[in-house]
Parts: sequence; structure tokens; C-alpha cells
Amino acid sequence: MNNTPNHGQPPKSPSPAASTASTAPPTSTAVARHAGVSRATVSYVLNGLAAGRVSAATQDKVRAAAEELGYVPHAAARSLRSGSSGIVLIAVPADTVPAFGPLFASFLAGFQTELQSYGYTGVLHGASTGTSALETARTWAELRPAVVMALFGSPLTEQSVALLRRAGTSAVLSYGPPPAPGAHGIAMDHEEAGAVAAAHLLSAGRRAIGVVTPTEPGLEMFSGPRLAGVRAAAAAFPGARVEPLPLDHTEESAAELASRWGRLGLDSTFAYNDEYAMLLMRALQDAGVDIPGETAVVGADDLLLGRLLRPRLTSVRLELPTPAEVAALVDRLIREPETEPVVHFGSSARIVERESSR
Amino acid sequence: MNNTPNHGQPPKSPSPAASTASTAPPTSTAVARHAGVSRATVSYVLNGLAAGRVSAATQDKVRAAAEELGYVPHAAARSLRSGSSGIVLIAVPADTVPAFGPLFASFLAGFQTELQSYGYTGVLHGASTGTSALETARTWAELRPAVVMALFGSPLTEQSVALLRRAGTSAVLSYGPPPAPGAHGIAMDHEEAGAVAAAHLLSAGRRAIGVVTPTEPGLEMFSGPRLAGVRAAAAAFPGARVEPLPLDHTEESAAELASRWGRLGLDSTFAYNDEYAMLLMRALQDAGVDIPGETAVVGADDLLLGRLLRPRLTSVRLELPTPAEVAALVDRLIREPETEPVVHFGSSARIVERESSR
DNA sequence: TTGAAAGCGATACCAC
DNA sequence: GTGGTATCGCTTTCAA
Repeated sequence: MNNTPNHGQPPKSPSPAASTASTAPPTSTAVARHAGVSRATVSYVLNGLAAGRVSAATQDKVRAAAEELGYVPHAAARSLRSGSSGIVLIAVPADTVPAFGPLFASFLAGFQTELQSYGYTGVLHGASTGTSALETARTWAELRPAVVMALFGSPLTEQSVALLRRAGTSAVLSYGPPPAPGAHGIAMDHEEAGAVAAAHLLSAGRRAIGVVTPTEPGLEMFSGPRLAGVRAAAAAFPGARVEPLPLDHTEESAAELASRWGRLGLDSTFAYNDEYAMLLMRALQDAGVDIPGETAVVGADDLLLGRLLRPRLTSVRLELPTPAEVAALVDRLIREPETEPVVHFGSSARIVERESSR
Repeated sequence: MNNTPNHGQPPKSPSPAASTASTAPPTSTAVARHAGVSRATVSYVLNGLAAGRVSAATQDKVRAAAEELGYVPHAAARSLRSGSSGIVLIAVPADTVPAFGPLFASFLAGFQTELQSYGYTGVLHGASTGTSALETARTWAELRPAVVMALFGSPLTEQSVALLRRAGTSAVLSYGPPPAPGAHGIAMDHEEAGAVAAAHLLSAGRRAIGVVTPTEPGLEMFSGPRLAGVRAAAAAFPGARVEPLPLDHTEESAAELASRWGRLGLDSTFAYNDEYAMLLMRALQDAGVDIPGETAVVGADDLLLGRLLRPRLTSVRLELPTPAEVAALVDRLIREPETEPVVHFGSSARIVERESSR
């Protein structure tokens, strides 16, 4: 990989041919010349600040010229001048992305649209977790984003938050895990998810609960608290036992786990999500374990998937904050950058009971 | 929604408090002052062009000052000056995103990392399909991206490609569908996928093939060609019949389809992907249809899911171009912007035979 | 009603 | 070895 310290600049082109087909991109100066007015006038007209300043005839001339030349303002120049980029940087840990479900994808889609309606430019940035938090923050800071929203496992430390804030970022918002010092947070209460699942199993008389913890990197921050939630709930029941069950996202891993199921002596499981639940359930069924008779299974996320399984899958549903709510929060943080960092609890968990845990 | 013509600027803050905690973000001027040198010197040192120009002692001073102040270069300023942003804009149709599988998510993750290693900044932009192609292109063009890679259903027309090119974009690359005039393309051969599936079913003696076509918006561009591929393959077999089967991504829709399965008289199905295959298979099994006895089922994408079903799911696997290949292509297009638009066929399909079609 | 001009931050040529 | 300084495209104040 080329890693010359060229600060993110692309390698210089060997052939300095004009960057595009014919001419250089039209600037506001070109529009002004074309319309026979000054650049100032162009700016007023095109930004809707022309009321009572520029005659209607002139406005038409300007707009026609812009249209004809295919003029598009230069965001970098504007942001340089105005001092703010209007960029909301949504950081996604690149190597965890595949593990996120459709639930999350649809949140993102709505969120981006929502931001646009506020006039911000939502920009997704896949952070490769190979690099340090500070280095990653530097990359982000170069864009001078109004807000950085760090999703899930995106690296974020006190230092990197500080760096971003010095670079003019109004707020850093951690979505998922508890925020680093200085950052706001939208926390999902994974402990509660675990607790809800455990409460359900315990009240059904189960006492030996396995908790599937994915070995995929970047997911510990969810599975950890969930496990803790299960443990907390179990602590209230004398004789209850909790067993972590590391599991790869592969058939082999599930088969291996199922093969030693008897020795584990578990009467119930809380899987990381519905997909892992399916993976485990299949392996258990293939190994002759009766579900829910011998072992109850509870998934999470309440995907369509779970309803297609037999027995149908009981699932814990985490209610996420809506895109509109989050966008409104982002807008507020931009307008009031000095707001004390605070954690907004964004979710509540409830159980969707089906056959796999009866 | 606020849609005042303010060209993407965020609403002005009512409280013009300093944008960040304490001071304004440090500039190269600040670093220069702090180090007791000129801005020019700072620029040389920080960009690694100081060899034989600046003394080692001075270089150290500069770097120390930059470090201490937490200096981060301003991408907008740099891009303004240098005339190129190094941004590779990856456009994703926002409302289709949830329908993409893990396959694609992992491609994206790798691609972003790959771009980074070339020195480009990969930026994902969720295009809300509510807006016109031209308007969307304008939004993109404001960022002056080096390349726009439009995924799947992102709106792209001859006009919008032209607009982007006038704005200095080296190349527009359409990933998935056949490119608009002026754009390069990485096409996935969905017809081949359909043909491969059909060939498999036909050679197993099946003659009445149902083809599941999702009703979700934005997916026709895949399902259409696949259906066409099936039809083409079937045309070679006298007596073969092909039946499109519209299906929502819901249990109800699948149940409804299953309820009239007898009347359809089909002995096989090619589903849009493994998830739709699972949906249909479940409904058919619930309706008492034997798989593969009465009806063979073939999915697509070869997800883990398919191996967990009973019977195990036969699937068509589309080999996508690797992130590295695509990144290399992007790099080439940036360095040689005048390359004639061309379509790169990026995929080949093969069948993974399992129990559901035996 | 319009225009001249300053300046946002970084780069690189040219002179010292 | 180092430092002025013009320049990228755009916004906005002030003057005409």
C-alpha cells in the first residue's frame, strides 16, 4: 500500500491532461461574465438573497446564464468562506458493517434523507479499524464536519474527541456504545435487552442460560453488556446459572458447540441476534436436541427470519430511536455547540414471545 | 421539510457563539507563528517536500508545533488550491439499501479501505430517490468528486453524467445496471444468473419454472434481467414454461402465493435471492408442498442461510469483482480521465447444488 | 441596483 | 535554506 506522507492527496497524475472533456468547470465568475454582471450579483441571486437588491430582469439573466453553463457551486470554496461545511460525518467501522442487519440499514437510509431536509450533507465514512483512533479522527477532522456521529465500534477516545472539537466540530455523537469523555451519546440499552431475555427465560422456569457471544470483531461492545444484563437478572434467582458461549458465524462452529451441548447442561439460550439463533438452533436440532423442550432459544432483533423458523423464534426487540429524532438532535447540537455532553437513551427492549421458548 | 433555496447551507445559528469550546481551529499560519517560521515552510515540511529545502532542526520545530496545536489541514482549502478533492463518491440509493445483503456490505467495507490506500477518500452518499437525477447530480457535483460511482439504482442519466463531467469529475462509474451514456460501467450479468439457474433446473428435467420477482422498489433492475435470462434458457427447451411470481418480503404474501401453488402447476422456482427463497420455501412447506419432490427451489447469493435450511438450498452464486479490482479501476480512471467509457463485466455466475433442487 | 475588494486556508513559484 | 505572495471559488461588507 502506498503510504507516503502526502496527507491524503491522490498520487499526482503523470499525464496532466485537462481534468475533463473540454473546459474547466464553470465558476461564478464565468456566470457573471456570461450574464454581464458582477460575481457579487451572481452570488446574491443564486442564494436567494436578491430580494430588493437585484432587479427581476437581472435575476433572470443570471439564472439563465448559470443554467446554460451548467454551473454548480463549489462546496469546498463555500465552506472555506462560510466557515462551516454542513457535513454530518457518519462513521461506520468498515469491518463490522457486514454484521449489521437490515434494521440498521433502514435507519441509515432514513437518517440521511432526514439530514438532507435540514440542509446538512450526510456523509458515510467507513473507518478501517486497522488505524488508531487519533489517526482516524485526523482524517475526519480534515473535512471539518459539523458533527461526527460515530457508530458502534468506530474508534473514539477522549483524545480523538478533543481533536475533533478543536477542529471545529460542534459535537461528537456516539451511537451505540457509551460515549468517550466529551462526546454525546445515543446509547442502546443492551443490558436491558439481556435482562429482558433472561427475565423471560427465568420466569418460564429455566435456570441454566447460555449466552451466545459472537467472536466477530467489533461485536463485543454489544454482546458484553447483553451478557451482563443476563447475569444481573439471573443473580436475583437462586440457583440460576449463566454460561457464555463464544460462536463464530459458521456452521462448523455451531456444530462444534452443539456436539458438546449435553455436557454444558443448559436448558436455555439467548443468542446474539436472530441469525445466530438460527445458526445455533439448526445445529442443535441436527444434534437431536429438542427445542424448546430440552433447550429454549431466544434471539434478538425480531427479524422476519425468526418467524420462518420452526419452532418460531422468540426474540428480543430493541426499539431504536427514529431517524427523525436523531436528526433533530444533530441539528440542535449544531446550533448549540456548547451543550453539555449527555447520553440519550435511545432504546427500550421488549420480548416477542413465540414457540422457541415455550 | 425546510426547502428554502439556500443551496445546502445549514440554517444559520441564532447564537453566533464561537463554533467550538475555546479557540478557532489552528491553521497553518498558527503553526508557522508557533514555530517561528513562514507558512510556506510549514507547508513544505508537513507535506514531505522539505528534502534539501528546510533544515532538520526547522523541520522538527514545525512538526512539534503542529503536534502541540493539534493542527489538522483543512481539506476544503487544500482541495480548492489543488483543484482536486480526492473524493470518490459512492452513491447508494437510500431506499434500496436495506435490501442489499451482507455480500454487498462486505464489498463496500473492503472497497473503502482499498481507496484509502490509494490516497482517496471514499465517501458514501445515500441518494434519496425522491429527487431527480439532475438534482441529485448537482448535489454530488458540489463536492467536486474525482469519481462518482453510482451503485445499482442510483439515478443516472446522460444529462446528469454530463453535468458531473463538466464539474470536473474524471469519470462516472455505474455499478450494477448498464451505464448511462458517457458513464463507465461495471455490469453484473444478471441474465447469466438466470440462465445458469434455469439450465440447472431444465437439465434436471423441470419444465415449468416460476421466477420470484420482488415487489420492493429498486430491485426490478436485477429481477428483470434474471427473468429474461431464465426465459432465454427456457426457450431452447420445447415445452418449457416460465412464470413470473411477484412477491412481497412478507409472510402474508408468501402464504398467499403458496395457497394457489397447485393451480400454478409449477415444478420449480428460481427465487430472487436466498432470503426470498427461504420465505417461499417455508410457505410452500407449510402448505404441504414437498421440496424438492413437487417443486425444486433455487436461490441466489449463496448465503449461510441457505445451508441452514432443510432441505439445504441450491443457490446461484454471482462472483463479484473484488474491492481491489474496482479500486484499481477507479485509480486508473482518475489518472486517465479521457478513457473512453466502457463496460467491464464484473461477474460470472455458477450454481451451488444442494438438496432443494435434487 | 450594482460592483469592488477583502479574506477563508493551503500551496508552490520565485526571489532573497 | 527560507520567506513573500498570487491564487483557487465563493460570500459579504461597504461604497458608489
